[in-house]
Amino acid sequence: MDKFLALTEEKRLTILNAALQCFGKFGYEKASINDIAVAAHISKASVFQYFGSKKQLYIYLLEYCKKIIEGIFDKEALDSQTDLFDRIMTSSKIEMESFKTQPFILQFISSVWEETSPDVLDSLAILTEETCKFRNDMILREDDALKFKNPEDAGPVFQMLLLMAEGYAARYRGADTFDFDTVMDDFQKNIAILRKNFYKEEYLK
Amino acid sequence: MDKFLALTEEKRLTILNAALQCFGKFGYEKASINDIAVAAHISKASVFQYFGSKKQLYIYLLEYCKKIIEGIFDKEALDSQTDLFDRIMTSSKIEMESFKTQPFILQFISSVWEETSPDVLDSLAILTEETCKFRNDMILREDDALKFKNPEDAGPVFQMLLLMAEGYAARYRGADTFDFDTVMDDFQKNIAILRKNFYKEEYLK
DNA sequence: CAACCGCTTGACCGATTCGGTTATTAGTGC
DNA sequence: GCACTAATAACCGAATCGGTCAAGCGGTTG
Repeated sequence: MDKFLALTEEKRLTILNAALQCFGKFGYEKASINDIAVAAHISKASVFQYFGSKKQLYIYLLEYCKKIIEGIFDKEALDSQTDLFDRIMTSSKIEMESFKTQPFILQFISSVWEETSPDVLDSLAILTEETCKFRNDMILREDDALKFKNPEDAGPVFQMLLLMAEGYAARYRGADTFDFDTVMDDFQKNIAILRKNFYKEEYLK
Repeated sequence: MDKFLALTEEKRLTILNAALQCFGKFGYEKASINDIAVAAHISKASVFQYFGSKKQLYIYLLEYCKKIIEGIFDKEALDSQTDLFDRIMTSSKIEMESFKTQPFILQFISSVWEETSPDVLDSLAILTEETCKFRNDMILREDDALKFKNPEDAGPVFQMLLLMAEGYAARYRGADTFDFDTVMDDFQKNIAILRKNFYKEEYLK
């Protein structure tokens, strides 16, 4: 484990991304250490040198992702953002930003929710618990609805935005190239259109 | 192959669903015949009895899905539907309906787009071509935009709906239970809300 | 009851791949 | 040239891979 931490950051990121990608794509059992070694351009033996065993590597990734989520969660105080659409936009930007350096982290996190291998079943909570906490703080608040022409539309619109975010994630899952800025621009425009059509006049601009 | 067609429809569907699920979940190379046999509650030898080889089974599935898509495409004349939202709702209903008897067909179809195994690479076009045709007929038309308060919003709203559909698909991918009617109800409500807020008064009702 | 038939499958094939180990190499500081 | 370390080629037994085959089973026909 300390062997791994002694590597340069570039090499560490390469290895982590390879592992996140393989586990995210294939799941725990179907992803082999050889897959990961090839993707990371290192030898299979090195993977064992760094992490000890397949299970230990997987758990390391769970804890690694947990820390990442904690990091982006603390960094930005979403509470201070008063407007619903601003809050969604900000949190999406944060997620996308982390996606830039860790292209496969989202895929890995979502794969964890579908993981069924008994080998690691007990350990999954390390990450699932944290992602739950994160999502719970991104909730719709009471006074958000008051800005809507029809306040009862607030909930559904919020759900639609969450769905769209999942749609984006699904669309670019597995794609090897991905233009973050274009997607965020697209998302921002969609949010602007929704806001313009759903908010009362007095809350526009 | 004729051996397979001689089975009861129930057994055939069980086997097809098992194969669609495994290939959809793991991809061609990582899905083993044993996985499929276990999921279908038959022996591994039977799978070879029915389909000859792994590759032949995979190609059979590609052609099977192609036929399914052709079927639901011919059955419903989307052209006659004049309203954008109605068209989207109808095609979604059709897709969902096929999803009821073939729970894993959507997952399989989307997995085909990510398939990279050289063994079947040449054969993928069987299905990808057909799905392209299907999607091309579900396009936004010129006069759809005229119904919008801001006609330039029509394109983005259409894209948002496609994104949401992908979001639904992603959300329930891998889930073993799935309440179709609830999801369709949800989707229908979202469409109604969007229509109400984006259409000119004169086009409501 | 016996002989036959066709479907299903347990047992098996050689080859490959699995997670994991070890001995050798390649690289670096002195 | 030498000692030390980090990376890997080669290897391990076990498991699994795609694929084969003959034994076993439930019907049907005499």
